[in-house]
Amino acid sequence: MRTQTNSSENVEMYLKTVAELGGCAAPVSIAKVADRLEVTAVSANEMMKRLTDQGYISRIPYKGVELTDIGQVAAYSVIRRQRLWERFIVDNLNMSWSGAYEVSCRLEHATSNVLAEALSLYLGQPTTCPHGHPIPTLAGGLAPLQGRPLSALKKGENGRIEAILHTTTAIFAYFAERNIYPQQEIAVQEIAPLDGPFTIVVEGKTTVLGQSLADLVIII
Amino acid sequence: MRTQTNSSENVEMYLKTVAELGGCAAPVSIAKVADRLEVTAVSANEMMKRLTDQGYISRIPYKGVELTDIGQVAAYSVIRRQRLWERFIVDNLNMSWSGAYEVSCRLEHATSNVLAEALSLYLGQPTTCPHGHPIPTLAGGLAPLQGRPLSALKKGENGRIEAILHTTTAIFAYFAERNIYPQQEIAVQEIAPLDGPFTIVVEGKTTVLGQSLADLVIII
DNA sequence: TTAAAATGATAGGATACCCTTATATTATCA
DNA sequence: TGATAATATAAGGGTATCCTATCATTTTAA
Repeated sequence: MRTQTNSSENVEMYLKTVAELGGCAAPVSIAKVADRLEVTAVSANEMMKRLTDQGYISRIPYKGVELTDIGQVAAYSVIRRQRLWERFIVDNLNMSWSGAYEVSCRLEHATSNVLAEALSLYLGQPTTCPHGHPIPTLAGGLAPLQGRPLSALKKGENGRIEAILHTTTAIFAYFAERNIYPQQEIAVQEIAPLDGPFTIVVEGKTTVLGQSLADLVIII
Repeated sequence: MRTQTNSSENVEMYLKTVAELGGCAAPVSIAKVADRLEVTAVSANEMMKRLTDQGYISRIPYKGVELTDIGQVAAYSVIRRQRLWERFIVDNLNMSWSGAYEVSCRLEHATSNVLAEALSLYLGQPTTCPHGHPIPTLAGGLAPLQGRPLSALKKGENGRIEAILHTTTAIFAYFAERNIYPQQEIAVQEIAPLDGPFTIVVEGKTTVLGQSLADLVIII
């Protein structure tokens, strides 16, 4: 009955998550992966064992997991498919920018490489997703994200939003309501002491962002 | 981890198949469903038991299964999602007409109703899929397919192809190579005795189709 | 350096699918 | 009507994924 040509949906979700958490460069804690996927640490550990057996990741006990070469290829393929769908959902279907990640997250697993390439062509071979992240190339390359978090800016500095890091639909919506999304010009008006809230201005709108939200906004 | 709002992929496949085999109007043999889904009769029986418990179908032992009202709503929803994707795949992505069913069959399960409606709007609210079948409406209606099979035509008759009934990608491709797809004008040149092969002409191309292939082509 | 926190491993279950083999029941047709 | 074909059920397994609970090990931080 299955016509599955890629790995299973679950395997893809784990690989993508490891990649998103930086598992191409440095070990990622299994607990973080579990957290993000909303499963228990035990479940994540079991899966990591399976993924290790299948050669997708290498584990360094008590340190975390890293993607192997084939793991990275698989993960980038998933990310490419997702980000292409995000573009379509936002640019063509005019669906909400905040919900695009969630919607595309279902489609990505149902997308063959042939379909992904047809979609890419249709979209004009975009290079970034609506949240500002680079789309991995067909060849498997992924341009690093430029810029630094808003939380690293000083009072009076300004810049352009390059990307919004991965978060929940609710928080994406919170950003969207305040005009905080890629390509917007932003200025830091005030920073409370002790990394306290950042008062910023975007399109004339003043917003106060806490430290953890400010970490999610990448400025260039 | 699951963000599943619809029924599971498998449940959707079973419901869709029952509907495609006519389960909205008359009992459909479980063996036929099993055959189409390429599972054993035992597996299909087990699933039918589950679907009955969940209120999607009613079974008449040794006769077959029929969709209940909620089963029909669910099935038509799946079919709508699939046919909308088929349109996109063929019309926008320029992917092959023959493979569209298979490709869309994966996407349909990853598509929420909200996404389906955005897609429908984007496509200009199409009413038929590329194989000529009506797309169920949002309200759950499904216009019956008009016409009669090519196999019912007499020598010398002609008509327009309305639809191609469900078949494999390979057979869809066989039809496509011979210009046999919806909206084409067709003329029956010769019918061999005993329901024997049908010699037809489409766009100046002469083709000989056996009885079972001729059954799949709906003429109006 | 030791206690707390984080991490990993093991055992025991659950569910939703799938399978084969065997047996029982019903339908159909000669 | 009786044999064959179709259908249904039962028994026994398999896999992938999830869970809780417990215990063991390692890291980290006071």
